[in-house]
Amino acid sequence: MSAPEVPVRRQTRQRTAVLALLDELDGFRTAQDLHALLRERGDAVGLATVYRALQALVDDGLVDVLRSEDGEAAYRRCSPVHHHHLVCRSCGLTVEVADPPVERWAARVAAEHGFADVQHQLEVFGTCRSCAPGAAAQR
Amino acid sequence: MSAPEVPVRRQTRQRTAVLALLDELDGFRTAQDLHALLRERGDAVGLATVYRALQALVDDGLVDVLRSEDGEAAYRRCSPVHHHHLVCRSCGLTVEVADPPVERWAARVAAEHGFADVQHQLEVFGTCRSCAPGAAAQR
DNA sequence: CGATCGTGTGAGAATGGTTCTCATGACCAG
DNA sequence: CTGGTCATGAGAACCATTCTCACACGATCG
Repeated sequence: MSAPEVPVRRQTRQRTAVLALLDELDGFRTAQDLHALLRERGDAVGLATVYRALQALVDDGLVDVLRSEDGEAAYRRCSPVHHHHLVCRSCGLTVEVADPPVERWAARVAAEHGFADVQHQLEVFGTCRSCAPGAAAQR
Repeated sequence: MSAPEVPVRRQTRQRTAVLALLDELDGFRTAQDLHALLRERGDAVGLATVYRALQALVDDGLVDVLRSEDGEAAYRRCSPVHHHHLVCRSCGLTVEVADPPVERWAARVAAEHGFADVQHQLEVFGTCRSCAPGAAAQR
């Protein structure tokens, strides 16, 4: 086996803009949203480039991906340590949370059933205080 | 408030075939897979109908949906009680598992952060014994 | 048993997110 | 400064899913 042969990652205006935008936001956003936001702020970037930049960031572990209920991918700047998410399904507000017990539970259950190379995925969805019905009669 | 106005659910050859097929399989399958399987077995059903039947089954709580990493939806006949899944990412084999602690944890964490109307989603992915590398030098 | 109403079906078109293509532009090492 | 390589962008291609709409069929009632 030879070198992994990973291309050099260049720093460009576009990639910088995508990461900077993600740093300002505190919730999960779709690639389409991010593209529109960049366009609004005048920092125009091609849609394909937004997708490529996000993919690179995910590969580098700087960004987390999440699939919404309709299959659309949403991205968020996250800490590199393992964690789960508490997401507001209305405004996207997200809190990173840890749950050590579930880590052990997942490993144990997987082992009991003969599963190896285990990963788990745990997300909690709810309505945050600002979006709670009653704060403003929405609908 | 009047009656929910849910249309009567008819029993047709196509819906019966979809549910019967799901009953025979023990892993998550995409709508496309199910459509192809039905076609192979001669029980031809239109693709749109497969989607509609699956949606109806999900609404009735007879089938669970899961989004694969690339956003494709996968369906499986599941028990109606709340549970999580241990899924083989190679063959799709799935085991239903329960984890009472995580239920309480999710509720507590959500409450701490002022989130209401909480749901959670927990899936464990791994490689089952039959698919383990070494059982057969695949690929 | 047979008419009737309303739901289900299917082929193909439409939708929409994501990826690919490829000619052109921009990093950055030397 | 210059070259080679990687990045960009506009649009096409892709593909899962949904929609459209004319027609078929299930259930119910007479």
